[in-house]
Amino acid sequence: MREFLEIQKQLLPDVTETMRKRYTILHHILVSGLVGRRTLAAELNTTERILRAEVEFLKQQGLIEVESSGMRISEAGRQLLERLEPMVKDLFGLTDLEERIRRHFRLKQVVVVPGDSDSSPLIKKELGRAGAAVLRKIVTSDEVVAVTGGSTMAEVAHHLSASSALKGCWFVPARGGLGESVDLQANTIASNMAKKTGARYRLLHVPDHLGEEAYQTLMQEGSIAEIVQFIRQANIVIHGIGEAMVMARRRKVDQELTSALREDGALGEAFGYYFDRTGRILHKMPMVGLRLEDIQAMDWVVGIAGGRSKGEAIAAVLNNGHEDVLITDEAAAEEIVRSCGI
Amino acid sequence: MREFLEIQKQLLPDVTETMRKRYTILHHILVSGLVGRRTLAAELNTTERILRAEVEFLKQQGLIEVESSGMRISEAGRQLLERLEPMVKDLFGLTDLEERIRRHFRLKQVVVVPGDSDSSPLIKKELGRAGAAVLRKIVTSDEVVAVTGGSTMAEVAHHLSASSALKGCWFVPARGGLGESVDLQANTIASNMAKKTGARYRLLHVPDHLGEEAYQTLMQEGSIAEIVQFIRQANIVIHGIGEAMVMARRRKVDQELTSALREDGALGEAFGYYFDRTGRILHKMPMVGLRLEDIQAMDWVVGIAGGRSKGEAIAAVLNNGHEDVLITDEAAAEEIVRSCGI
DNA sequence: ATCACCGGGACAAAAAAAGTCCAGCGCCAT
DNA sequence: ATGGCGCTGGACTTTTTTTGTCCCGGTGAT
Repeated sequence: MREFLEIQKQLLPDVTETMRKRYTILHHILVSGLVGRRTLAAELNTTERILRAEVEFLKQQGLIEVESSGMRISEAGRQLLERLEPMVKDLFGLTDLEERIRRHFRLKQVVVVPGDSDSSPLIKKELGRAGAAVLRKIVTSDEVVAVTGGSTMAEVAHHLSASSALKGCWFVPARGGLGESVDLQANTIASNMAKKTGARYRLLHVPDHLGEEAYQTLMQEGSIAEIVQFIRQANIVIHGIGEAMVMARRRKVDQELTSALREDGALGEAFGYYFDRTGRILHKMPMVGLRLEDIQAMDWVVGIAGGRSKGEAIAAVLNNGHEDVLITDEAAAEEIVRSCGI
Repeated sequence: MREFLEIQKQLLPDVTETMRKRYTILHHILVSGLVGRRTLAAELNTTERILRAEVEFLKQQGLIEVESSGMRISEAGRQLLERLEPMVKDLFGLTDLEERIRRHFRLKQVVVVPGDSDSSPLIKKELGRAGAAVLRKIVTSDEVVAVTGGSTMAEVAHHLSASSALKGCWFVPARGGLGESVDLQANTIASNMAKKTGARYRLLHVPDHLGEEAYQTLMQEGSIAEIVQFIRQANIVIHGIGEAMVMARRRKVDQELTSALREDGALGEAFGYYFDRTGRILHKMPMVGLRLEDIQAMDWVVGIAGGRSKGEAIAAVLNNGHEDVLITDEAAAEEIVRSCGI
């Protein structure tokens, strides 16, 4: 059943939305007893005309009865609701999570895929698929798309495919840094995405762990400065989100800083910035590329991460307020809702 | 799962159709390997533009990859088909049955509800719901709708509800005859339908088992002749279908005729006519009302019956060739397909 | 080199959905 | 009894989406 819903969503993505709408209307009519079109439209805050179309449909299906005094649910409608009730959670659970998270953090879009990336690698693949779909949708024409590294981003790359919309754009790494295994570096992922989609790419080869001095020197260097400039044209960034302490360890951050982060309550990490639970920035890694102000100015900041263990980290990053789209999985979404008391 | 599909069909009736269409396209692409838009459109006999919209959708979903040399299935698409395969039967089994029966008997529409009316009274209710929905759809304006008796027709009546389209029409019994229990008589059902929908009705009170002489006398009688004339204006008839021998027994047909019917291989019965497996008429009950030629001339002859035991009876009636719409259940549909070797 | 077939851009025509307004009806409180 | 209110459903316009149609430039087999 669950699996069927998944498949159906791929073949008819807005079926859930429509079912939810009709279910909501029907349910409202049930609890209202007898209710008028305008009243109902106001309650569901939709327009009268749209509701009218729905009502006509429901009447056609014999699920409601409509008299001159208003409309009420029919016996068939009541039975349908009763039979649907146990499935509602499966059906709308995720939509519901999506909507709550979207509202709370004022995002443009939230996608929640079912499952827990921590428990099964299949779910991470599903995250990748969802990420690729979102990317396909938001990229309009020749734009610059900045990406970060990480295993989830690698999955996104894997699920991209040739597409005319994406063909004209550029993939670039959001920030320098070669710390991770080469498959998961931002550079690798940007180039993979470009190869998959037939787009172009530019890379930024800058080592991690630069001292301040070396950093300045590097930025003076023409070719680096030029590409950093190019990267800052990006209007779309799609990035992973990590757990602060896990990332610190993986990046071999020194003992002192690690302790400081821990004490300050660092939870989330994204493109080299560390956030506490309120979204405050605790530390930024010295890396060239996009700065937070560049990111804040963008139209499409897409965060993607899943797994129950990452829930709080994601919430921390979201609380900073620069994100526009979140793609996550059910377990992480539940954790976000729980930890923020949404 | 099965139940969910049922409910979903009520809330989004054309979801199955769309899924089927997309599944078919995807499947065709899979087996074709690399195929062009126009070729594919021809294979699926749809227009190029429509296929194009679908292809664009599938591309958007990342289920196919499209290059300038044609389109092929993507990895995600292949996986989707693989996961969908075991559900296809559930999903399309009924649609498939509907389509096969519709073609074989050249009907306008076939509706198959899942289950077997013989085994559960719920299925008969479902048949009633489907019948009511069909009726709502085909009745346009002030028309005369002729109905017959029977428990299934009673269910149809039960599922009708007030509706502006139906309000202007008349319900009449298709033929006279009071043989059955009063709840299941055509007269009762016509009046119930009228009450449910806010329509008007006229009844025909004529006893069964009329001798030829009495029959002629009755027809001379002004009021009867007038109403029979009225009934013959009907352009829509919705009727049950019975098993010949069961009906003969219920109607207390005399021993001689019963034997004759049995020997001639009577299988189906509808509005007082008995049919053998080829659709030939073996006998007609002497009843006033619609004649077969009236029925043949109508635009909408809707037969409704379910239960595995009725399969052959339904096939017999369909073979006569006067039907336009069939509403049945899964078990009967399977039986029809089996017995006619469709 | 040729040719048949490919995707996709462009645009008009047609159809569907949505916005808007209001007539007519029944109910309810006065 | 009656006036006001909220109801549905019809009518019409505007907007959006879908569909039909044509064609261009590219690709790959021959």
